[in-house]
Amino acid sequence: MTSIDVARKCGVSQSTVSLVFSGKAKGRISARTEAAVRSAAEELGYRPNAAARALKTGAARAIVLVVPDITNPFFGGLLRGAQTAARAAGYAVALIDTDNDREWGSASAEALRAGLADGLLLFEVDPPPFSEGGEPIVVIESESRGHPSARLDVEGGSDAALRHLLDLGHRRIGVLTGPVRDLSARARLDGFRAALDHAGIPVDDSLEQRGLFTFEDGRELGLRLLALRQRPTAIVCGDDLQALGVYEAARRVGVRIPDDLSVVGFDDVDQAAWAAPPLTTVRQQFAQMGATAAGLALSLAAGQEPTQDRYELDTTLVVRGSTGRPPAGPPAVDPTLI
Amino acid sequence: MTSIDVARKCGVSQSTVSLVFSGKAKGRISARTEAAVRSAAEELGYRPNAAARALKTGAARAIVLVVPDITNPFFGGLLRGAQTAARAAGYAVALIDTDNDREWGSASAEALRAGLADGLLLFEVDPPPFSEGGEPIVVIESESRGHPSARLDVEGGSDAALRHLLDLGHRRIGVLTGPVRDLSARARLDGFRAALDHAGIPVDDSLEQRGLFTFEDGRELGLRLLALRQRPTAIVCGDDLQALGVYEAARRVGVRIPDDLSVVGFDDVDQAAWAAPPLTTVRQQFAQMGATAAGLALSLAAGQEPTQDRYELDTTLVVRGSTGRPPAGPPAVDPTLI
DNA sequence: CTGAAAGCGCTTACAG
DNA sequence: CTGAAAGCGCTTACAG
Repeated sequence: MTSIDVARKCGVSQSTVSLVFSGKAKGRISARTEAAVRSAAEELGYRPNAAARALKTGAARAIVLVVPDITNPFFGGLLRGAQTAARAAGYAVALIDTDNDREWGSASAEALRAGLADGLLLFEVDPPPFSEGGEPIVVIESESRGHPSARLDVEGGSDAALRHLLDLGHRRIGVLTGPVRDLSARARLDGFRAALDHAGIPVDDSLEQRGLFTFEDGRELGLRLLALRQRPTAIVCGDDLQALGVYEAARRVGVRIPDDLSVVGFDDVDQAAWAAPPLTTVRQQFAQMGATAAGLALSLAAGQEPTQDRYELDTTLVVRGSTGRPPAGPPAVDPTLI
Repeated sequence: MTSIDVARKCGVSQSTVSLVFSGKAKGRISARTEAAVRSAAEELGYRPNAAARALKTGAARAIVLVVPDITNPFFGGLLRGAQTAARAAGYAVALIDTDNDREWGSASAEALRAGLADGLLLFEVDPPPFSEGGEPIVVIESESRGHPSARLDVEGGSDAALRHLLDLGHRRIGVLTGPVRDLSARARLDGFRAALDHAGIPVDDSLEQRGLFTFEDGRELGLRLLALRQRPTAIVCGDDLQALGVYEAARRVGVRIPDDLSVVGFDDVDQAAWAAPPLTTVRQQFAQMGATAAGLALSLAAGQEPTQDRYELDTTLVVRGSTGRPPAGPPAVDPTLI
């Protein structure tokens, strides 16, 4: 079932059919002819072959987004944002989940690339080495190696989170962070350290724990921190899932939040507000971020010179019920009264 | 940069290059020639054009999975399962999130289809009308209209959930369910009703609430149920997110789980075990489900006659801390707390 | 073990 | 307003 069959069926040429289906009929094909073509196509069950179109035009009208863990709602939001932007431009976005495997993500993205996607949005995945002359690659929240990029002001967020805790009187603050290789993890850590440094508090290595951005790792690392002889009075986390894991760790060892322990998350996924107590966290505009990255890739794919090829979005600290004064300090504040 | 350039560079024909890159060199191309081709390609930065290959071979080596809400961890698991199965066969799986818009999902899937994907996995999305002669469509957990399908034994799960509550002594049981159009929502409801019927308990329409499978709707519908003059002593939910929403509703009105109210979820997403108290829920094998659906699509795409084109996976009730005996006295609620 | 040639199904100047 | 023809970059019999 090809455009030739349709053309034959209603006695027109293949070009006419093509014009109708590529939306270029306006002013070139008579309304009657167009209607005839469409009804013949419908009758035959014809649909244009996208691979042929992509081969001929050099554009697949699709971009692919590669993320490490779609199970983390952060990336769901990112995808939504990217899809909204792409959709408006008539593009589809396909998602690849690498399950935290940087190598595979790169290989798979590569496979999808040449000819099948017009752009690539990479989150914490090693960019393929063949950047030159290929489809545009936009790097999200990680090392860009010369690729255009979109990131969040992670350092600003970490700094705000830490200052909030310092203002409340905390001095012994635990830090959970992500994989060493992740730029976003390093940036979060840098922000924490800078704020500590600024407040003249020496960095205590035993209070820094590293793991994946998951609930499970948050729980394990949290348990480790709570088992220290000199327990922290507050913990800042690499992301909200880790923070929720710390909630679980606290529950297990009978530590109350925020009375005995303050907890700060990162991202502000939906679950942060649902938690009991609601989680104080650094809000990242992830949908906005997805839209920005997709827009950048789209304009690059269209051959436009973007006005800007390096974006940074603001973050804000959202104070909820999981933070309060440290237990040893002045009288505790009842969080339900905030 | 095409295979012809590579061929020219190392003095072989285009066919030789093609054979090397399609993995058919074994026994046809000498090791020396293959090495020469590969190094020339690397030097030139050549990658085979996937659109051309797809056009020629009629296979894109990719399938697409369409889901209503990737933010729901259920679908993350489904994707993971599908990806694992597809990957083993050398296929990529791309995900489309419809954001609960059935129409758009169908349109988008359609766009990605012809020639760009070898199969389509649809979850609660209207299958495109042109089924005949196109790429295989596997329908997950919804009305199949003749398409091969994979589903979970939802009725069995609902039945088990309800029996569990009945065994504990509950008689006034609230039911949260999903959109009317969703077959999976209807199946869950049917299971609940059947169990109620079987126990000789008349169905009380005021105890049935309908909404999306989200935390927010769970909270709102839960609040409504808890505001009833004759409050239910237990609530079974359409999915875990709704159940977590009910937790929040209960917290708001000062109802304790499981002492004052038993709650049962559906799916067993990670968050169910993390909740406080851990959620009793119906475990669905969603990763398995994704793998099954992908495998079905793959074998269909390969032109094989599958041994079975209708799969149903078991569900099991996982009893955790959110269910217990109904409270002794008549339930009371303080309306001022709502 | 390697090469010449046809063709997958479109789009797009170009001619009329 | 419509048609004939070339060509996008591969793969695959077929011939040698």
